[in-house]
Amino acid sequence: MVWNFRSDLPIYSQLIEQIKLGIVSGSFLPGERLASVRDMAMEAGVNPNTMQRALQELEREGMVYSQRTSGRFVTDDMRVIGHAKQRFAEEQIRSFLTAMEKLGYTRGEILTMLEEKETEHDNT
Amino acid sequence: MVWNFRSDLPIYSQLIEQIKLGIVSGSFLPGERLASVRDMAMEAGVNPNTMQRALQELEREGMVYSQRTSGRFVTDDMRVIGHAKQRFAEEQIRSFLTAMEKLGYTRGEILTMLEEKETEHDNT
Amino acid sequence: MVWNFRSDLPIYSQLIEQIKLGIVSGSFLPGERLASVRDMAMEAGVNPNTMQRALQELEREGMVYSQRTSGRFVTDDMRVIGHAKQRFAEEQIRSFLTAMEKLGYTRGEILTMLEEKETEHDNT
Amino acid sequence: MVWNFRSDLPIYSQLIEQIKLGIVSGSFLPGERLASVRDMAMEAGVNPNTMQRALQELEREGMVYSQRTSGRFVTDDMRVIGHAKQRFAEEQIRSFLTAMEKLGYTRGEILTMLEEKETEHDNT
DNA sequence: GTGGTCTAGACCACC
DNA sequence: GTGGTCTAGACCACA
Repeated sequence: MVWNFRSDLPIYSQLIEQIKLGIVSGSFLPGERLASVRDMAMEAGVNPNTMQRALQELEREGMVYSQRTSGRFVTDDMRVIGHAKQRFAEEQIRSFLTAMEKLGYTRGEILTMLEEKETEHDNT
Repeated sequence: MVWNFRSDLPIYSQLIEQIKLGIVSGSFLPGERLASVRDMAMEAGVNPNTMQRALQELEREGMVYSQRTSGRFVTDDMRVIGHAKQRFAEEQIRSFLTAMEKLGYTRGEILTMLEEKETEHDNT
Repeated sequence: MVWNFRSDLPIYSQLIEQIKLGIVSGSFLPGERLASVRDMAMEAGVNPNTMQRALQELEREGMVYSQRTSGRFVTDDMRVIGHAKQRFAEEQIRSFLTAMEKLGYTRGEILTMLEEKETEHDNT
Repeated sequence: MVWNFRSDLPIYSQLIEQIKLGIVSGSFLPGERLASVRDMAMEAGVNPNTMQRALQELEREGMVYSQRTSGRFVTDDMRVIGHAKQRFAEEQIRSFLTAMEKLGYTRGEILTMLEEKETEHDNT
């Protein structure tokens, strides 16, 4: 996993997003055991408490669960993962449309460009 | 202008991108005079040399031009701005599609979701 | 407010319960401003971080809300307070019945004793 | 036996309450021999003098009796145990009603909620 | 070893 | 001043 932090967002919330993305995109498999808090913190270059906070939030959201002595695991509830995936997708769409409109493209133009792009890809 | 830098990319190239985005999105108007290198650097919180390097690159690309005595100006060549805008749009589309595919959506699904989103907006 | 901590429960969760009790029982009024995190922590004799954690959890539950620069306030949403009150009551009932049964009283006996107690009070 | 002490009450009186509760609830059987003062103190994590004081008080109340050579025993006088049990029950009822009234419930509401709770249990 | 809790103390943005 | 974030380092229960 590649860790990359922006300076304008709390690290812990970026950890949450990136781990969640890892789960919904399959980098972390359902039911898979995660590295220990300390190891993940070291790998990401953050304090264990910060990583702990991110993981606890993910636990609250049902994305991971912890077993006291044996570690933390990715949820195997595909519905939870599916919902998270959908929320990610909606956010992608939202920010994409916003950026394109900021560039001055109308919604119609955006859709047209995407369909052409799709067609290009079909031809590839 | 809001400046925001990632730690994994050279500052100067991020400056180039953000200023260019400012020009194509209309934050900087065609022909408009830019603030001095020193002022822009201070506002962005970067070293003047770094800002200078970014502006020189933008000059090379024809996005801005300088008049020795009176300062730097945004180009008024709409073709140059248009091309830059198009390249931004293509990059947006490319990274959007990449992110969505990483989430596991097929191109068909992506297109469908976008059309639905467009429809939602039509109804708003 | 009197702070009293048991050793078998995390302090932060006891803080949550006691503050919540203060809100539902009217010690803290709806919309009232709370003391600062630091002051509440000092008063309770705990670390500011621990108090912060408790207040953040209460915020997640909608019992309080924070305004960045001016402090934290008790919610004025009476429904939220009402629900919390009801949950407290149910917990009281549950633990009361458990304790009485542990003493060997049947549910019928418990109910009878309470009705007599009620009557005593009516006569007072 | 699980020992749990609050910081706002003398340890010895809490010892008295908890041992008495153990007797009336059957954790200690009538006539049963108790462990030595030293062992009970160690198990509870208190000073032997403190445990000694608690046991002497229990002896004064007739809950336990000591035989000089063979140790201390739980009383086998069921009337004594019964009275203690009744006092515990009254205390439970008193503190339960106090807590519920502090939450703002009237005596009538409390009784209604308890009857409903009883009914729920009947259905279980 | 694991997760979990707590403290002490720092720095930040906001106003 | 306020809340918020982060780090460093300690201790605990569990098994």
